[in-house]
Amino acid sequence: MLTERQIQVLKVIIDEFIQSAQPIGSRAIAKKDGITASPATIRNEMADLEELGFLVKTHTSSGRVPSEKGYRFYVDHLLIPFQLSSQDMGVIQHTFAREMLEFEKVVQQSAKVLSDLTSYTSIVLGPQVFETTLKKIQIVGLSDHSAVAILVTSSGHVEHRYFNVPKMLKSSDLEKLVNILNDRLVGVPIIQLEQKLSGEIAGILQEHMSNLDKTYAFLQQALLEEQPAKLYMDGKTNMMRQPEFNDIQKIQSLFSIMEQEDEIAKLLKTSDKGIKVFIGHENQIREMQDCSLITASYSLGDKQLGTIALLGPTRMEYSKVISVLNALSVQLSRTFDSWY
Amino acid sequence: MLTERQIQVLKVIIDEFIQSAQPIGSRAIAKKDGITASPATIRNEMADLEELGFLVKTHTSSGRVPSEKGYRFYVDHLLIPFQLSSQDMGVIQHTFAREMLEFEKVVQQSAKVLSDLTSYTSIVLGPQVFETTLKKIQIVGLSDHSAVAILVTSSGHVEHRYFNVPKMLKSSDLEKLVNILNDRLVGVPIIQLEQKLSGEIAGILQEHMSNLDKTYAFLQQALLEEQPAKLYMDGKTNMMRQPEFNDIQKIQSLFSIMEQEDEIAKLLKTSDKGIKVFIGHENQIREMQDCSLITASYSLGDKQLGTIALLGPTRMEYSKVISVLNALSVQLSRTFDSWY
DNA sequence: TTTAGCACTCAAGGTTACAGAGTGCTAACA
DNA sequence: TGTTAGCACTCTGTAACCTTGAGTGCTAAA
Repeated sequence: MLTERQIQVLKVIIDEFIQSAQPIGSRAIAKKDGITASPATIRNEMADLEELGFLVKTHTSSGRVPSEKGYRFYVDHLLIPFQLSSQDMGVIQHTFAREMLEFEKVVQQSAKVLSDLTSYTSIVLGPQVFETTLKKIQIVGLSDHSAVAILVTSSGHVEHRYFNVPKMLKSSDLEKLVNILNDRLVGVPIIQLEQKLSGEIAGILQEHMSNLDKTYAFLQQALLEEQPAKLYMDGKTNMMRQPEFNDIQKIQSLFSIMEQEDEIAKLLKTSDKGIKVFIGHENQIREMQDCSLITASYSLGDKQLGTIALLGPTRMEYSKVISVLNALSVQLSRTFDSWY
Repeated sequence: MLTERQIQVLKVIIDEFIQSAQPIGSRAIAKKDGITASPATIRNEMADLEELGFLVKTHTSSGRVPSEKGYRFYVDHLLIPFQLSSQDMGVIQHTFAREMLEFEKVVQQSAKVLSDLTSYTSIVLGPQVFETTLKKIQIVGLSDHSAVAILVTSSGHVEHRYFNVPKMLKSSDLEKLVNILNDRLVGVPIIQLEQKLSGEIAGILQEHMSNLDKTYAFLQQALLEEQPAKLYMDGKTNMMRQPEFNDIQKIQSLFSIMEQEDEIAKLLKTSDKGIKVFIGHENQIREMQDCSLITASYSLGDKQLGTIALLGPTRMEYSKVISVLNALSVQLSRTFDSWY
């Protein structure tokens, strides 16, 4: 569809624009290595590329700027694998060399590295518990009417939920309850907890003890309550350094949406394996339609755990960002695998 | 030191400037209720107030703007108690009416209410564990070389720390360890854990078992590791709506410092009881020297638990902010008290 | 001590002029 | 037929200039 030369011109324009954020003129392109045609010829090609929707002008006599369609073509067909500098690789290695025992810390550090290496905003969705099994459950009474249930999963995740207990309940009853739960639930995938709790276990409990009904209802409610996935973002302020966001209005609307972590989390949850690129209006969230979002996933074994992503202006260093995400995705998966 | 009329003029200027963010001229002041003097007289007073350091001009022929010294005087002597609107009170009531069982949720909601009611940025330092005692300790092995220790405090706080265990350790030994720890440590104030762990307990363990040494060292390290206090901020983007921050540079430096939560936490930790106002350069952090920070504390019984604060431009609605902080501080303390 | 009057200052906004970058089109060229 | 040089045209950004309006400081009178 596009001629060889058109592709060449398009690539030069996007590469240059990613660096300079300025519209690119025909003269500048003609000077580039690999380009033999004269400015006039380039102008003709540019007019064609504009007609095809790959380029736009900011005003009648300005140079050209890539359109979203242009970026899409660039990402799909023109991307050359980016070799991370040994310095950048060093930063990653160094970060993961420190012994870290916690998911949280690892994930948080990843967000930091991502934004540091790219100067964009990183978003990391913490590991989901879906795929793990229950390792231990413990209940600790706090007062005569409240208690906390603590769950430890096979992946080492610790969660706790508070719930009410009726005043008349004896602590020995609570102990009995914990024992039954541990007997029956250890090893059960977290995702099956709901089913087990309301089926099997409920029956057993009814046999053994009468006054536990109410407690059990509260506990069940606490355990099944959907916990929002942990979200880590880093380098938000990097966005302010991008020339496309030197407008308070834009910054504000972008930051407003970034404060709504649940929205962002929803966005990243749906991502599946591999690298995904969302350019401008391909983003569901309106406030992000001047931006591109690139997501990747990390896993434990073959189970997908979570998502890492980078948000930047549509004029993004796609090539580098994808490499960094790749490297980090591998590194994260490797780290988690080494734990088990 | 200041005449009655000077005080009157100063108050009008600050009140007006807080509303309009524009320099105030003598004519505007003369028109105000309660002011009988003519613009010329006011001008003389203003010149005096400027000489005394309470006012500044933005340029030779502009109206006057309060200086930090002016705000300080205003806060110390001119503040009239602000009556929260019943609507605002309603928002607070309503937020706390919903049953909440967790410190985290309550504290997070508080941050939200604070920023919603004031249109500034709220900062809430989560409850510190210093004053609480240990209620329960539990250790769960995760793999053959790692485990997680879970602590529950008397205030219902749950914390967990990961640590290494030598491979040769039997799980029965771990159990023994937990039992000893629970026997000896339950009821001990968290703040005394360090002492107990390295003194008394270390001795007992040495008697009972030999191969626990290494595990114990790791556990001790994990437990004593200083956990950063949880910090909740809300309404950061409110700052962008303030006219004094319609400059990307300023916004950026402010947001950069707000991302450094450890710095902020350090700042709030030092606060003691009652409301404290830090105006402009009274703030330790350079990037905040265009801002004022107002802090208050909340408590459980007579033990101070944490800090709530509001960050805004020096041109802040001091009166309202202080009322809101007061109301919330009371509400928070009341909520926590009701739990125990 | 207060006030009216007046000259003076400064910021902000609008207008004009101009240079620079870049385009599209035409006509000549290979 | 594709490529290129030349040229008129368009638009942006910046600087210089002017005008307006708000506000001051000072002086002299009340």
